[in-house]
Amino acid sequence: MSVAQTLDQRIREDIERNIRSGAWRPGDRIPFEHELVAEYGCARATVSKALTALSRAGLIERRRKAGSFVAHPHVQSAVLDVPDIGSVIAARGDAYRFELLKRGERKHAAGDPLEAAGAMLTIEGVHHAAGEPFGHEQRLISLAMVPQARDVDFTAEAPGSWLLGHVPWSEARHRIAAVPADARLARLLGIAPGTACLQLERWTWQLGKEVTWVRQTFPGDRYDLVAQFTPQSR
Amino acid sequence: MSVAQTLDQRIREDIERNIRSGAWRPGDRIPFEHELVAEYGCARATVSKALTALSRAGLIERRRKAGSFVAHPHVQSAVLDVPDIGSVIAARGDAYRFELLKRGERKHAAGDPLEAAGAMLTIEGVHHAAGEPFGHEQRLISLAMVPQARDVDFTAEAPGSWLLGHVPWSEARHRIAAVPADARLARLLGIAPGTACLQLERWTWQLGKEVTWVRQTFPGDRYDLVAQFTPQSR
DNA sequence: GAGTGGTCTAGACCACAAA
DNA sequence: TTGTGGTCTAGACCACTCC
Repeated sequence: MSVAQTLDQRIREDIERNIRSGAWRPGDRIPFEHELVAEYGCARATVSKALTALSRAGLIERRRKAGSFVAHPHVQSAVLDVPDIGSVIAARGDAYRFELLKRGERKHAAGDPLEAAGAMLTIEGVHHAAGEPFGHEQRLISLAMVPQARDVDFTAEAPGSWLLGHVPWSEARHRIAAVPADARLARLLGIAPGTACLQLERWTWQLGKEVTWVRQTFPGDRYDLVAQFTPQSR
Repeated sequence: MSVAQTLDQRIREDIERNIRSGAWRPGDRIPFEHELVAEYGCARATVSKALTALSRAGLIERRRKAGSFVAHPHVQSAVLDVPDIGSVIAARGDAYRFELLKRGERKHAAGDPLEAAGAMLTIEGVHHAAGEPFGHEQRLISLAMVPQARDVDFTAEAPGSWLLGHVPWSEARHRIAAVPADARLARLLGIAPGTACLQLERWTWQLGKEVTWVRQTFPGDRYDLVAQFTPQSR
């Protein structure tokens, strides 16, 4: 199953799994570096590399003389999030529906936004709010990471919503741009070609491995993104 | 500035300075690891740590057998950061200029995006990259919070750059949308009316008090926003 | 084949905070 | 004072890729 992996990545993922599973709670001390060195039979620099990465990711906090501890999640800063579009629309008081346009399965191809996936599920659909098109979605799901997605009926539940409920993610990346609607998109969304649209691409990882990529496109007057944050010090 | 600095940080900053200043252009090969080892008289692991950090930050690209190269920057910046547009453009290797269109001072008015400010500085200008318009900026600065802004020459330094260097901030909020360019904006940026543009509004606070508001508008094909993040618990 | 970066080892000294 | 993490050294082997 697991392909070639560096030792520091393996240590990092082992610890990350313990934290995300809840086995290690916020505030718990994780093993000392020298204990991990003994456990993995490796050099201290290798353990330190893994812990440094976890610290930079905000999962642990390291204190001299005391050890390393599972970080208390930040309470204050509402930053970016992976939203469930259905919930957003429902919260607005509109009826929500996901229209599945295409569903397929294929091998990874050169130029795919997911880099290292084997077989992939491809999904295209349109989100509707109050009976009107709200946004378009093109998605890839790694079947190596999420084999159970093969058996899901995405006419009943939007893929984003299903993934949020069934697959944990540990890291995500957004790319946001403004694009004009091309002819096909304009027809699907019921807007004029060239209309300014907000395009959101999102890559999602679980323990360092790609889970899904999605490109969502919304007419500019129907969707805003908001982020509130504090300066980064790390 | 800080005196205590680790060697790998110093190496990293030296290289970063060479890139941002334009001394090393995108595509240029930077010194091999063994050359940097000789230059700094340190171990290869220390050089490698610095280069790994630069690679993760997207400033360089490393290729086996070939060496490390100054990355061709995507024009993108993080959603969770307050970027200095001048630095972003300089990092891309283009000449940067801020064109001040209007500057004024007035009392707070109803409907202003800054709510509780008294006297405010109003600034409008255009960011230029390589001699071409890159983005438009409309800004308000609270003179109650930043009285020294009265005496700054914003034809010499863009207001965003000056503020980042002189006024600390403790909280910021972004609102991102896609909008079509209106006639005036299209003229200022040299684009067709209706062109899809990325519009970024940012409110910045210091210790709970509003410092500045800015609305920046970029043609959609010239600017991306990127955010990388991990889940928030609850 | 040759030379690069990627990773790792088995030490070392230091700064700092906890005991 | 003690033990932890932070940084660094001087090697090593490997994988990849350019020649």
